[in-house]
Amino acid sequence: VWGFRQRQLERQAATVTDLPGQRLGADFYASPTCAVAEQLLGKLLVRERDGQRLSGIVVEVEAYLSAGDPASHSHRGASPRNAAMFCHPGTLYVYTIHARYCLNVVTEPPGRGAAVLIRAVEPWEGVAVMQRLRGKQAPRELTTGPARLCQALDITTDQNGLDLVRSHDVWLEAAPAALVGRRRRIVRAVRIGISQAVDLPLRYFLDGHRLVSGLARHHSAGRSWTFAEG
DNA sequence: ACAACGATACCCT
DNA sequence: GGGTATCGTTGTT
Repeated sequence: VWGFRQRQLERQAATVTDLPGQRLGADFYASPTCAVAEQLLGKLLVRERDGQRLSGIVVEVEAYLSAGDPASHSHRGASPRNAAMFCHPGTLYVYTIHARYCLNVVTEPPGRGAAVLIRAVEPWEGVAVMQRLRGKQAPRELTTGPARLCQALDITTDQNGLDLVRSHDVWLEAAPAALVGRRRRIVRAVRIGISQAVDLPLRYFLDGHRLVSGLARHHSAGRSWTFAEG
C-alpha cells in the first residue's frame, strides 16, 4: 500500500509541472527507475540534427536497476563502457551491441547505475529523414527496436554522456499538445533479449500500439492499467 | 594478443 | 520461428 501511494505521488509530481512540448527537467529523471520508465511513455524524444528536428513518441521502455538486477550493465560495477550510467540523472547512456547502438536515460541519484532503455518510439517529426537514415520505408522498420530508433535518429556513441536537460542535440519533452488528455493503457511485462533476471517485469509499453517490438500475442501479457497523458 | 559473447536485426522459410 | 552477420567490450592467455 505504501509503495502504491508513493508511486502515485511520484506520478503526480512529474506530470503536474509538465506543459505540452516543454523540455523535461532534471527532477523528472531523479526518481526511482520504474517510475521514470512508466512516465516516459507518451513523452517526446527529440534529436536536433543539421538544424532539423527528428522526434518520436516513446511507446516502449525497459528499466535496468541499480541493485538486484543481473541483466543491468551496472551489475558488475562501473567500467569505461558503462561510465555514463553512473553519472547524474538525465544523462544519455549509449552503448553498442551486435555492432549497433542502443539508448538509455540515466535515473536515480548520481552513482547508482540505473537507467531506462528506450525500445520503441512512434515517428513524430522528420519521418522522411528517418526513412533515409534507416534505408527502409515500412512503419514497423523505422523506430521499432532499440537499435533501429537510434539509427533513425542518428544517435551513436558520439552522443554518449550528453546531458538531456541541457544538450542541444538530444532531449525529452512533455507529450505534444495533440496527445494531452488522451487515455492510454500501459502494460508491464518481462524484458526482451536478456538471459539474466528473465522473470522481472520491468518492460513497459502502450497496450496494443502497432510500433511496440516483439510478437503481437505478447502485447496483452502482463499486468495493465490506464493513465491520462499530460 | 585473442577469443567469447551480447539489453540486435535481418533475411530466410 | 530460426540461423547468422557483425564488432566493441570484456575477461583471459
